[in-house]
Amino acid sequence: MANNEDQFKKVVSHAKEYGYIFGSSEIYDGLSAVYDYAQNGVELKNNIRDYWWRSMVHMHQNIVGIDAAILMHPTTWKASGHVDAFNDPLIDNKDSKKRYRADTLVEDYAEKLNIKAQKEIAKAKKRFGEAFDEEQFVTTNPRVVGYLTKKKDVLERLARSLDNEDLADVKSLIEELEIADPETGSRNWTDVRQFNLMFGTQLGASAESATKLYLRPETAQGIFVNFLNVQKTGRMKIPFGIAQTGKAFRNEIVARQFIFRMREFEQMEMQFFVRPGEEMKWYDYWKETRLNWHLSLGLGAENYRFHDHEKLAHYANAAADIEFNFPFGFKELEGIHSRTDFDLKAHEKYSGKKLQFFDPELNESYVPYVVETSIGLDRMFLAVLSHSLQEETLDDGSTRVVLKLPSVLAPVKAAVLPLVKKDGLQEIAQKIVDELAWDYNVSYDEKDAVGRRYRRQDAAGTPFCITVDHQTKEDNTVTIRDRDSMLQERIPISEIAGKIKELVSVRNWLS
RNA sequence: GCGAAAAUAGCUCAGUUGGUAGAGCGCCACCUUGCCAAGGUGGAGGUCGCGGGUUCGAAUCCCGUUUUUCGCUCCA
Repeated sequence: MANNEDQFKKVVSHAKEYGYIFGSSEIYDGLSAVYDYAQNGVELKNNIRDYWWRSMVHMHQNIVGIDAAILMHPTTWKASGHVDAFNDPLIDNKDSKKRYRADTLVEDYAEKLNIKAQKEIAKAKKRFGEAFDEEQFVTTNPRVVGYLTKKKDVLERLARSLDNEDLADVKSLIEELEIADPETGSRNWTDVRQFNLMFGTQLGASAESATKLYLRPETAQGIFVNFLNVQKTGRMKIPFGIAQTGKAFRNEIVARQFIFRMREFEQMEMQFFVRPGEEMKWYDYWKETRLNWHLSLGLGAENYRFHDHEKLAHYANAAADIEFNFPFGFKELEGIHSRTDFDLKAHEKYSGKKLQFFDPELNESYVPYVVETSIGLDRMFLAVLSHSLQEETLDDGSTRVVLKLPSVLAPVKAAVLPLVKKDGLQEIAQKIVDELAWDYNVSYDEKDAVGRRYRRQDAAGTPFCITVDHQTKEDNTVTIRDRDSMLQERIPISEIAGKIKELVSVRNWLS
């Protein structure tokens, strides 16, 4: 455990030192759980996104991509359930340190009153037998009337306070009713606080006329609301998919573990629309397909596992996570969910528009079922980075720090190094850089001894080093050194581009 | 959000019972070397996270605050 913690610290500081991740607004002490991608980080992130996009969109003839806006019509989030589900008044017990939903505490109290009333009724029923007039009893028995009236008053006051966003009154209510922590009996409560997991903002520059909007808490809804547009204009036939990458925002109560859980994060999602009844077949298909995508990067099959959800969200009838072995343990990296027709039906209801597909084979229209694959780009970035950072002991007993990024994802594909800073080697190296730059992100380094430059490139994650030496001047050959094996091969300058292509092409990695 | 720990140069860290800051690596310039880091000379870079307080004097003691890490909780 201490080792893993250590490894995680090394990943974080390496990410900064080598220009992958910086804390946001660092000169102002930073902003909690917000991070910036630096010069190498943005390249790696773009490469991961591209690797995903090409495998999902370009390699599937029945999947197309979109890029929906972050701002959406506010009703979207009512339909999706986020306005209700992401908006809770919470209260903490100062003694037990437990947190509860304040409205649930009050509702539970009201339910207890109801139970008491029902008990009275049951007792009376037993006593009076056949002659018992329940309706009359409920309206006349002082105890029952008392319980039920109080229940009604409590719930009404709760509803009124929540509607008015009067959280102080919810607290007063809890205090007046002497509601105690259900586990410990303590009545030492904090104030009630509203936790809205969605970031609010407004459309319109003047405060009076502005419309309250949310930054999207997930990208999926941008796909659902465009379902029919894409289906019609793309002449898509079920089964088909719509893919999208983009930022989403959540006011996480606890945002932690570096870029694993951020307030602003990027998702790579694909919603696959299928015939009702066929969703489990596709669910299994996508579980397997997505796992294979991960395995193609060679981070080790033992570092992945499925976690099948027992408890399902309201919209799903099957759900699994692909978990990765992060330095802090196996954690969710990607989710594959069978979302049923929940989302499209909800949007039909709220928009009044039909979101259906006419299936010529069945000769009928239906709301398609949806199988979703949703991966966190930042989490994928962290998985790749943390797994790639290694410290090796070499044969001579010395150690080297090497960032063994999959070369298809590496920010810089090759560094071109003149062996010495004279004899015209620099000019030759520069020419090679200029040529390769058309197709690859390459760098040039002439400072320090070449051995030290190799190590510097190892730590930065550059998979290949091309060295120009004195022999280059005679026969136009260079050496190309592999980061992981440290082995060198001599090849003609004219073959460098082809060699790099072979080693970093998406085709060779994916297939 | 609660509890605990931490914050000193780009990175990793020293800094004694309070006496106005150091090392290694890295970075920059020059010299030297030239195929697997750590040769020489010179140099840049820190209001010790921020704000208050105690004190003649605070990196050091106290309070607050921000950020990070760990545990709990919450969420998916």
